[in-house]
Amino acid sequence: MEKYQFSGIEKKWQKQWEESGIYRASFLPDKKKFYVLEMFPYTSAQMHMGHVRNYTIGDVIARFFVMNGFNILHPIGYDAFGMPAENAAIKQKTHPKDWTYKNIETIREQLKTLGISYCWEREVITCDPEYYRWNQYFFLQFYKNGLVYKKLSPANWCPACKTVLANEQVIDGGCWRCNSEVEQKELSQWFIKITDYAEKLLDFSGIKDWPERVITMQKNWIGKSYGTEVCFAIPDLDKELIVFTTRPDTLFGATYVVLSPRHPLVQGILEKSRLKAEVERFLLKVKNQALTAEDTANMEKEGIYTGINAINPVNGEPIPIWIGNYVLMEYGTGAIMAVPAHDQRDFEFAQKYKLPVKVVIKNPDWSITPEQIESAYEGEGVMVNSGEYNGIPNTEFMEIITEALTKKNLGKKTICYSLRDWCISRQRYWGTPIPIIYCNKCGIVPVPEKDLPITLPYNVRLTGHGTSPLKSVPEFLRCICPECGGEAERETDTMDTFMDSSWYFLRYATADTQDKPFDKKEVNYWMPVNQYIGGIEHAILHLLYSRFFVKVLNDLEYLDFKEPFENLLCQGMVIKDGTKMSKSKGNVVDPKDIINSYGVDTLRLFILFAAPPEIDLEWSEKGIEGAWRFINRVWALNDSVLSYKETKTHTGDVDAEKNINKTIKAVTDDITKAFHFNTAIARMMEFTNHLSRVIERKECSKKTLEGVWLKFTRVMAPFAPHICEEMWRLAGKTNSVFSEKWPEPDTQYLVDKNSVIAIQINGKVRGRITAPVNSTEKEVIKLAEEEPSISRWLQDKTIIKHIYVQDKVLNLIIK
RNA sequence: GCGAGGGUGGCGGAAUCGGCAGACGCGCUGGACUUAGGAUCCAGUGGGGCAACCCAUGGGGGUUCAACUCCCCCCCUUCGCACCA
Repeated sequence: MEKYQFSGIEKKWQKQWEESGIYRASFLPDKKKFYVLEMFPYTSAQMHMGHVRNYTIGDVIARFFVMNGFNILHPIGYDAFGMPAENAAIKQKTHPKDWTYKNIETIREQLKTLGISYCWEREVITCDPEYYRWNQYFFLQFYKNGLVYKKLSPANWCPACKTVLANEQVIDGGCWRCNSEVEQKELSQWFIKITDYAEKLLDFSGIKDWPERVITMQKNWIGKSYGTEVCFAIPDLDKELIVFTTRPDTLFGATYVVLSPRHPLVQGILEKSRLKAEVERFLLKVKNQALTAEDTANMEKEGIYTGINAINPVNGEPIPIWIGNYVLMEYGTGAIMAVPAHDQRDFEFAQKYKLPVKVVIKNPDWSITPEQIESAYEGEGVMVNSGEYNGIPNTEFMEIITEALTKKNLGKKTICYSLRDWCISRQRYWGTPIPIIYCNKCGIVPVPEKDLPITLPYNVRLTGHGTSPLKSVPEFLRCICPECGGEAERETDTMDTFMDSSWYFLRYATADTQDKPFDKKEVNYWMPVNQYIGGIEHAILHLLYSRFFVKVLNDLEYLDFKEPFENLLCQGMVIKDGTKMSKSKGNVVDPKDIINSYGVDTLRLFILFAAPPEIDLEWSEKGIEGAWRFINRVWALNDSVLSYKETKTHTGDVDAEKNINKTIKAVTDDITKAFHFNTAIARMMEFTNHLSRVIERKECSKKTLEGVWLKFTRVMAPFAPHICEEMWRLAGKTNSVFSEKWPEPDTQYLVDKNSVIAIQINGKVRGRITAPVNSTEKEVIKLAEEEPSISRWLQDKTIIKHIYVQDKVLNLIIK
């Protein structure tokens, strides 16, 4: 027999599907919908097996739900803005726009060869002004509602290139291009107040099924902690210092306080300090210590005494004020009280700088003399050295002291989040221009909505030097103030690309809407996304920003729902050479070669069969042959079914029916319970193995065989759509297999007459018997005793106990 | 360091609730067909043993008639967070 000629067949159906528009989504308010979405591709990326995996998973789900009668939305688009386009442009002397659109062409072609069931009419391209104008629109809505503000914030700055660097462009503290030492420069940047939504974002009750670890990561990222703000007086300055602590019970043990180098009181302290020169030297030294996570991790804790003291509000004792490079201005109040006896970090710092240690919670195993302490005691105990409060358990004391401070107006209960506001300013060209105008007379003026979109000028010189490239484009920069009509300048920063991806799933719902970002009615119908599929690497930022966006738009009454993604499937990465497959790692495997030699259906089966979706997959082409053989076996079987000549014995009919119905049930369960496509495919393989034998032995009636095969064709269709469509038509059908209903298992074939029961002797399997289903314990024991492999064990022994699990196992305990 | 996941044949991976460990596939071995086989089909395939059997789910202990599955200790590994006061 000829091999399966995939190439012509796959192309034929791709063309036919596209022409007949079977994937076009339409708004049908009375029909139950299902929105399947895979995270859209970044246009700088090169298609690789990671993408193939992602989109294939989505496609199986979409096709499965179509066949289950849902109105499907399964869109695709491109995450098209961002730094790589700009870097490529500088390097290759092209324009980011040309480069991006060229890439989109390529990706689109590649996606089409994969035969995914996308509704292409809804394609979204984020660098299209028709898309990003709504970024600007939302920015203005957020602005109007007090959710946008501007503040000074440090950025990585290369003094040689005179440009801002992203964290990944800082290598060992140096600029990636010229290697100069990177500085921290304070820039005025735009922020969105995501912190206002910290509480709402901690509420996951609107989410149905997300991986637990993603929720945990988001919770940790938001980082809610309960604590107390305590007020320390600074008599020399006649000012007060507020510190945040989660351990107010240790307040009597505070032996110094530490300020962040960027704390607002530092300036005032310097002026009064007799150690001014030294402190200034220290500040200069720590100023450029990088802010990247990597560097902070390895950073040595350092500090300096300012020469000024603060007063501990509980006992009036003066304690020294220090400045430390490890105290973050962004968290709490930017100042801490240090309790070396009960905080390991403080303990180490105190040891280093010979600062006093004072024990205030009794460790039952230790003496309370500080000299004998080798590490901080962070556990529970009763208060000591705490004046009138001695003897109280510290857990109770937390409340007591906080109340006492509150009464004296020296402190209060408070909640801190580690979540920071979202900085959306990027000193880059290839992004959405921020719709703000600076007027000498009127100050900061938001662009009126009617003037949107503010489009990116095409003519720009990208050098990689200097600040925002848009500053050097006069026709963009110069504008008229919408308030006073005078000359003004535009904001030249562009938006973070997370802005683009925070709402693209809403745009898909009504992609052709002209006068507004989306149609409320249609968005409310399609949303939320029923099944979102993407990599775990977006567990925090993208998913959190999207949730935030939807919550704000819900508050502003644009939407009637509160969560964007009902169910989330985080598929594992495709690994090669020990690292995630990506263009930047240079380890991508282009699906093209495999498609050319084996076809798309084989590739799909192969990648789905290799592992369950959530597991990381080490790339290996071993096994592709297995998928290819399976496709060919199916093709050969189809031929055998069509040319089958019936004989008079139909003894295999029931068996064939049982097999297909059990397969239907198993595959349905595998898909709906956990998207375990690997086991679903294994079931289908078992089915074909069985059916080959049936056909070979001619045990089946033609009618049964054909019926069984048609059911199988439908079950396999979501996994291998092209070959199944072909087989469906070869069977004489005129409609698409995807307009057919997913088969339901016929329950009469799911139950067996007999079951095989394992017989254990003292817990070890010694034999098996076949007994009618639902046999009684007695009957099973009798059969077991008659079974030679079992009776051998029973000679000269007594059964002292037996355990019978219906239709599964009988355990005989003998002596 | 903290938090979460994972460790099963030569390999990828199966195993609803504690109930027959290794489904399915790759690879390998043998055979058939063939001028040929890197195609296809059939059989075998966790390790040891001629066999009866014994040993096996990272290691050690425990609970149980019964443990990959539950409990305790340890080792390894992946991911996330990392001075969050």
